Amino acid sequence: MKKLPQISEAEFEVMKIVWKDSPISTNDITDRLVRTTSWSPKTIQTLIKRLVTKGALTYEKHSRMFVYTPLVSEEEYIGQESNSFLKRFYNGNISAMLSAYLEHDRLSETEISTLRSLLDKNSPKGGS
Amino acid sequence: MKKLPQISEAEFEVMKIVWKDSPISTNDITDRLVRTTSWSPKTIQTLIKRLVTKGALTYEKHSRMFVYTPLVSEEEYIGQESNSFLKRFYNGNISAMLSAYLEHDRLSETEISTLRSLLDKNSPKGGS
DNA sequence: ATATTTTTATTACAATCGTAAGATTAGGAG
DNA sequence: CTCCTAATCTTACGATTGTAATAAAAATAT
Repeated sequence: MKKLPQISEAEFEVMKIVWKDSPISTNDITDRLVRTTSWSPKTIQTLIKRLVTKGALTYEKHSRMFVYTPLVSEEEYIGQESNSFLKRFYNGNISAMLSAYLEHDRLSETEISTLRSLLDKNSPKGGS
Repeated sequence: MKKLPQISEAEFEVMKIVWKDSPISTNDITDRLVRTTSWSPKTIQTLIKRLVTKGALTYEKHSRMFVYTPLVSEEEYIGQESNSFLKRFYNGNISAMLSAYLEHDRLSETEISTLRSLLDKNSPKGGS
C-alpha cells in the first residue's frame, strides 16, 4: 500500500470538493469554498497549491487556467485516516469504539437498529 | 460541555500513562516512555510541561518532585476526539463508518459478530 | 504592440508540534 | 552552612498549518 500524503484539515475541505467534482478549476474550487467557509480566495489558493506540492492533486493547463484532479482516492484516504484513528484511540479495534459509544449512550435507538441491519445485510447470521 | 485542551499525538502518549497510573511523578512517566518510545527524557519532560500549560495536567509538589494528575478525563477526551473524527470523515455518522468498513471488507467475520453481540447486549430487540 | 486584467508563484508570519539542549534552582549530603 | 546533583524552567529550531499579501507572468483587449 502506497503512502498517502498527509492532508491537513483545511486542505481536506479542498479535497472534498475536488473529489466530488473533478476535473475542476481553481476558480470553481475557490467560489465554492468562499461560500461555505470564511476563507479568503488567497487562502484557498494556497491550500490548492500545497495539495499539488504534496502530491494529492495534479492539474492540466487549459490556457492560463489550471484544472485539478485528485491523485489520492477518497476511499483510500478516509480508510487510512480511519485506521489510524482507531489505532490511536481504540487499539485499532472498531468494536471498542462502538462499545464506548453504547456505554456512554451516544447512540439513539434508531442508530442502533441502523447499525444492526448493516451488519445483518453484510453478513447474515448464516452467512456464507 | 467545557472545552477540552487540544492534545497533540505525542502528548497523548503521556496522557495515557497519567490516566492509567496517576498520581505519577515526572520520573515514573519518563521511565515508562523511555522504554516504549524513542524519545529522550528531555523530550518527555517538555511534553509533560506543555500538558500542564495547556491545562491537561496538574501537579503537586512532593519536596522537589512533581506528581501529576489529569485535569481532563480520558472518557471525555476520547469521546470528543471521536465525535470530531466522525464529523470530519463520516458526517458525524457512525453507521457511515461501519458501512465503509463493511464495504471494503475491513472486518473479519469474528469482528462482525462481536459488533452484533455488542448491539444486542446493549439494546436487545425488544429493548426497554 | 502595449496596457490591463487575471492567474499563478513567491514570500510572510504567528501558532503548534516534535525534538531537544542549556540554564537555573532547590533539596540533600557532608 | 555550603556544595553538588537532580529536578524544573527557559530557550531553540525546523516542519507544518492557518491565514494571507505581494510579486510575477501570461492572456486579452485595444
